[in-house]
Amino acid sequence: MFTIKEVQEKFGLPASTLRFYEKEGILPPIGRDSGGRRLYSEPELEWLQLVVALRDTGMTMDHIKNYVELVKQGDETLHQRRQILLEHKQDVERKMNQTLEHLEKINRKMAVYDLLAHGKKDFLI
Amino acid sequence: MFTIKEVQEKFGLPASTLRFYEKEGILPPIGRDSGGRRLYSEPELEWLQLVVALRDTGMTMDHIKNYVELVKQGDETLHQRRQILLEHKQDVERKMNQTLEHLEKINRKMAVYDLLAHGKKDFLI
DNA sequence: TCTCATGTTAAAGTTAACTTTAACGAAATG
DNA sequence: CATTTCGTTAAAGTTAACTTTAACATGAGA
Repeated sequence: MFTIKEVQEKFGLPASTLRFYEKEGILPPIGRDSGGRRLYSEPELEWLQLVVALRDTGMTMDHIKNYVELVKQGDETLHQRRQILLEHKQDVERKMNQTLEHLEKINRKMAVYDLLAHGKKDFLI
Repeated sequence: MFTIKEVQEKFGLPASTLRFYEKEGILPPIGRDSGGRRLYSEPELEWLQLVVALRDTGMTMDHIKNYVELVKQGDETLHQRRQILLEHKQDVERKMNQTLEHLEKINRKMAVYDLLAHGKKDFLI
């Protein structure tokens, strides 16, 4: 069991964000201690890990919320959930390829700068 | 020379965004025809291409603007500009590695769904 | 027992990056 | 010549994803 501060440190997410996610239904309702303070347990941290993976790969919070709704509906939605993950994965892969092309563009620009730095202005095509 | 509509189609960027970028100084002031309408020429499109590459790889508009300021200052800032591109590139590469790790997480989740789908619940560790 | 760190909530505020609107001008088309 | 179509500006509006604030509660240490 972990306090909100511990989870904040483990995940590098501000406590305010953790509360926000719970309020929005992106995390399940977290258990509390006698004083009403949140205590996170393992399955909730597992869950948070997947949320972070989806978020950091560009899934919107709205879509994550939709996915969470399916999780709440139980095993009948397994196939649908797999499909969502698959499509998101393909999406991420497309974006990564785009990024690689953009990096090429940036590399070429750097190469131009290198040529200019060595006073080779005249040899540019 | 290209009208704003042509650039919009070439780049998939709304005309409003092109005007916005110019207003913000992210694009240089674009030439106009007799009627005051924008006419984009090759170097401006080249420039737009780099802006899009930087933006789509996660550079903020503020940082792009800073970079543009350096370009405007001429060749004395060549080294600084190269450095900015280099650091950005390294940043993008770090993020791509993070993304690959996140994809692994998503893959593992999909594998779990596959096991569950085939009723192999009992064989999960 | 005092006080200080840590937690709680609901509600309001912030920020980036556009997008929309309103009011208008120019130009191509039937 | 009338009417769409395409363009212009400045200013206001939008959206996502938090973050901050205010007002209060709890529990540990001096």
